[in-house]
Amino acid sequence: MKGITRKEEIITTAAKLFKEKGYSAVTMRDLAKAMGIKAASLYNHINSKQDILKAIIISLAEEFTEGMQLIQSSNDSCIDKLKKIIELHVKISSQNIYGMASLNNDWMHLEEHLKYYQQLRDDYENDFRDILKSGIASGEIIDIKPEVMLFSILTTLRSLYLWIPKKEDVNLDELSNSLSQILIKGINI
Amino acid sequence: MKGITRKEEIITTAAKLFKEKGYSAVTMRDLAKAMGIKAASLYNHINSKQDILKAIIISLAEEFTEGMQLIQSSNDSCIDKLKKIIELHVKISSQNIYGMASLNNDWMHLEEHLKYYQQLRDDYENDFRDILKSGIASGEIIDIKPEVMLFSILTTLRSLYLWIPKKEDVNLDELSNSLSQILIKGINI
DNA sequence: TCCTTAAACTAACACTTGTTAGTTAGTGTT
DNA sequence: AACACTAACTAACAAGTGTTAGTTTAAGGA
Repeated sequence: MKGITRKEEIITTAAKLFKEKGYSAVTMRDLAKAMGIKAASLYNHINSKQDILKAIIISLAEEFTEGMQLIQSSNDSCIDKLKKIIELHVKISSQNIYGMASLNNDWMHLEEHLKYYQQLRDDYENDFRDILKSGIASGEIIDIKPEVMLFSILTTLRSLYLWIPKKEDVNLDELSNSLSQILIKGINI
Repeated sequence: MKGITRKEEIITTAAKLFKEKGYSAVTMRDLAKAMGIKAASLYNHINSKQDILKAIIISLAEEFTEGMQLIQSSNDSCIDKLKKIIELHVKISSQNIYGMASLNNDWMHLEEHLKYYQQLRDDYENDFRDILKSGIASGEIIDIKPEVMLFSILTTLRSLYLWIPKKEDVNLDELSNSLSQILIKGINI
């Protein structure tokens, strides 16, 4: 009736715990206690611990993939594409603070779906790199090794989940703008 | 005779495994197998699994603290201090690729030494923030929320351990310079 | 040769892990 | 009244967990 199933509640709670201790350190009994039930009862709603991790990570990874495809196929300039990527990360991260922790730190425990995840991530990085390269080619972006730029920007964006909750005034548009300015124009006067 | 004790070998091997799977997912039997011995034999050299983690993380954290204190007490301009911080991270990260993974991802499992670690980290971030703030005050650095700048730069530097091993031509001076340019002057033309 | 030390071993312990089986209680539907 | 569904429960299992105790083996110094 509430539109949120018990299964979704469990997955959300699990993501919260995973963020604090990591997938491996969270036991099904920890999760059950956080839900106020016994460990065995979890299995009325989910198939396995592994399945919870998959549900958290894969849906997020696919969300990023879809966002990147939209940006890539637009007619924006490279700098504008970059700004849209920053907005994409701010949006998804702020809506999935806990899930982003698993995406960043626990993907290696995706046993069956590991390859698929890695494919999505590699594709995403390649698309990102291509945008930077064509920006360099067109003279929009400074001609430094695109690998270092990619690393610097993407790492910052991937860690947003750690910092967004610390800001009391979470004005997301303002955060996107500040980030765009800092990542693109630097901090020099 | 070799200058490297068996204990140090174990800690180095552990750090390597911790980087790939995380502290909690690595068992003493995994570690023993990687060393070519039985799990019980590890205890001739180390006191506990926990102690291995502490040895990895605390020494690294203290290295950063010492580096920051040197930079802080110098007479350099804020931008030059920033460049030195970047060099500090590149140097320590390249020399401790595996340990940096634990420092970043497994610090929450430092049971007894958790508070001490958190103190070191908080102090480091405060010193870093102060440098940015005085750079803003003196007009060296653009007047955007220092919190977002700190986040962006520090996150990039903390993740260096993930990217340095991917570069075949690990010219560390060149990497420091590229990073300084990107982080300080941005990527815009 | 005797003693010490480093570094491995086997065997076992108490506890924790994810998971399954079978059951029960409440709620709504036919 | 009979049924099905949801969601909890107790009890248990097989495997794996960190760790301890006690023993063995090889090398070097006295």
